[in-house]
Amino acid sequence: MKRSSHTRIVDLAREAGVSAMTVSRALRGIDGVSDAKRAEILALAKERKYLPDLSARSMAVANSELVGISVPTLFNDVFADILSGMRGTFRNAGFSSLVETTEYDMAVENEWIERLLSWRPAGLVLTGFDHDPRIRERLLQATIPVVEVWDWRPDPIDICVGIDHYEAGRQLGAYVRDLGYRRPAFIGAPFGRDTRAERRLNGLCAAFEMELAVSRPAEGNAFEAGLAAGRALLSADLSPDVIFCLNDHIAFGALSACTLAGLAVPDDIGVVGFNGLPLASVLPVALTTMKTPRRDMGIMAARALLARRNGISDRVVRCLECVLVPGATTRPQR
Amino acid sequence: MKRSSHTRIVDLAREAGVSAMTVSRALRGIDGVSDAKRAEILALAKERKYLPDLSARSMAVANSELVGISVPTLFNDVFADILSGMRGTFRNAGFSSLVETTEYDMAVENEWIERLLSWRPAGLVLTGFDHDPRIRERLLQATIPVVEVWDWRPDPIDICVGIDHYEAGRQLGAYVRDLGYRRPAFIGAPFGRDTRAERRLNGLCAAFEMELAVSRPAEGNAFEAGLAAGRALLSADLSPDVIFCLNDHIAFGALSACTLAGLAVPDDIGVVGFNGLPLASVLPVALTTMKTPRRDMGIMAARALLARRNGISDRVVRCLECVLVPGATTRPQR
DNA sequence: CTGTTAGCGCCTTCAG
DNA sequence: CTGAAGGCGCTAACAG
Repeated sequence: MKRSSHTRIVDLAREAGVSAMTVSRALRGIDGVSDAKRAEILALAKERKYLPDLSARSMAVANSELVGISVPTLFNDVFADILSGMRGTFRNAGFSSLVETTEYDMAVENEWIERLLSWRPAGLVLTGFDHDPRIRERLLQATIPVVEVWDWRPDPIDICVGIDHYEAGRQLGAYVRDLGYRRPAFIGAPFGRDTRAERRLNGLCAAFEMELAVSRPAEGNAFEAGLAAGRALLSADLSPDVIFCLNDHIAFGALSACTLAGLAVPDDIGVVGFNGLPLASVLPVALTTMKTPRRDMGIMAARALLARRNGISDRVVRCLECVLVPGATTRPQR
Repeated sequence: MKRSSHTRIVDLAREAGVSAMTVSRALRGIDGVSDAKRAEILALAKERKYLPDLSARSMAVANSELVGISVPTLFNDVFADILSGMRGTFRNAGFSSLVETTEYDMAVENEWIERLLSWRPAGLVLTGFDHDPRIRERLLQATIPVVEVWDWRPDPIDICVGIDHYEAGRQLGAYVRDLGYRRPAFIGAPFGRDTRAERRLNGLCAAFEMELAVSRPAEGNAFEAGLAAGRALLSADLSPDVIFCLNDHIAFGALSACTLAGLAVPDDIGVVGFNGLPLASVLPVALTTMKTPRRDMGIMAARALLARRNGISDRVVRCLECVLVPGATTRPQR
């Protein structure tokens, strides 16, 4: 009188003439079963296509083998890279990941976190630090490890593995300033929601000791946004000598804008990206950019979470280094 | 004597002086609770930060509000688009999605499907038709809806929403052939694993009534692959007059290869992409390509799955149309 | 090495 | 409109 069509442990137990516990132990590779019985049980399980019911297991052990991961968007190789590193690590450890995209919307993230917590996950990974204060409060009290990635701050909810965006901006700015550029401009986030980009901008301002002219594309695809914003900057009467971009995709759009405006890069104007994506290598001119350690970040974040879950490690707060990539879209001035 | 720190239904019940069932009904918005009690219970639940335990619910109702989605990779806006449409639809229906990437590896997919089924999901979405025969067999017997997306065939496991890649290739080929091109070449999949691209190639061959010269980049990033494969084609002595590419990213790389080889596009050679991604619009020259209905595909796939789960609909097999995007990377010959 | 007992939190079913 | 009983499949804890 089975309700579902699935084979259960008791079914195997009955058929093998042992108790359910013995089957459970055999299946999980736990000590306390004779080799003969174990082999027999495993064979039977395979034959009957036994699949454990993970919900039932979750209930019995009061926590699941699920980790929740929230990223702003999947239309961005940055997050694809981070996810790639993270998920591989989780998968190898036997965890499945529930991925959600927030579209840079806090309300979406809130809702998702609620729902996710209902699955009693083993841990939680969030992108950045822009969370609803109430959610933050709640997570501070939670008993599961929480990792914040991509951004860096000394006071995370729990664990943090990221980069210092202000410092990355400052370093990139200093390099370009030292090339002799004097009239920098900046293309910001299409949606004005990306606070990491803002901090990079602050770093740039610090390096140049001035406020940069900023263009913020309304919205839409990154390439198109870069194109539009680039045009806007060039048609205003600021005549920038270098355009910093939120990221490499935007930089590509900006590059197109320059070309279309009849400006040669780097002869007439400089263009600078951020992230060091593979895209940069096939651009007409190799992009000056800052390479971010995305994959490693994902791997480290996942490891830190797992370690904490296993009680091995304490809180981890890591700030990773970026690598300057001097390209051909900038050159010494004068 | 609570094991976890979570508030449970019985906790609320005790505090409200009612039975657990009444709380359960109130929380789920089910008839059979007086308005007064319901309001009181809801307020209490909020105050106590009650979160349902989804594993427990899954067990009780013998299926979860989880759907599994498998895509080859996240480094591709095609799948990001499909996912975007799909997940939005699932989310609105109250489902969480467990997304996995297979990296075009069948073994990975197999393992994932096993694991996923252990969560007793409400449904399953797979990309394409290249599954392990045993898995296919197993899913055919499964009682949950299974959707195959992106590709199209008359005999799916269950539901199918995709495009006819052969036909898309044929149409694109016919258009270019009619422009007067006579020496077409093709850049294929970096990993040789993408059977959809192969069928598009077959369609191209049909349109030109000949075998196309083919270059298959070894592996790596799409842009770089396109660049390398483009170079290979140009340095061989086939002197193609048009290069068809697996997708738009590859086409961008190929475009760079042409430029670097001193060939002007479209004057000296034509380049054709596939997918109609936003990238195409900021390329130096607008790309001739075929626009695929990715987002809609995701939405329709999700809807079909949900409808089937609710017993509303029968099997759905849909073949969507692509839209030819004539660009400036090709032009009438002679 | 093996089995028994009890319970995870929720929901279905059936009785009031 | 409300409640009591029982079970989903699994595993911890405790016997033998």
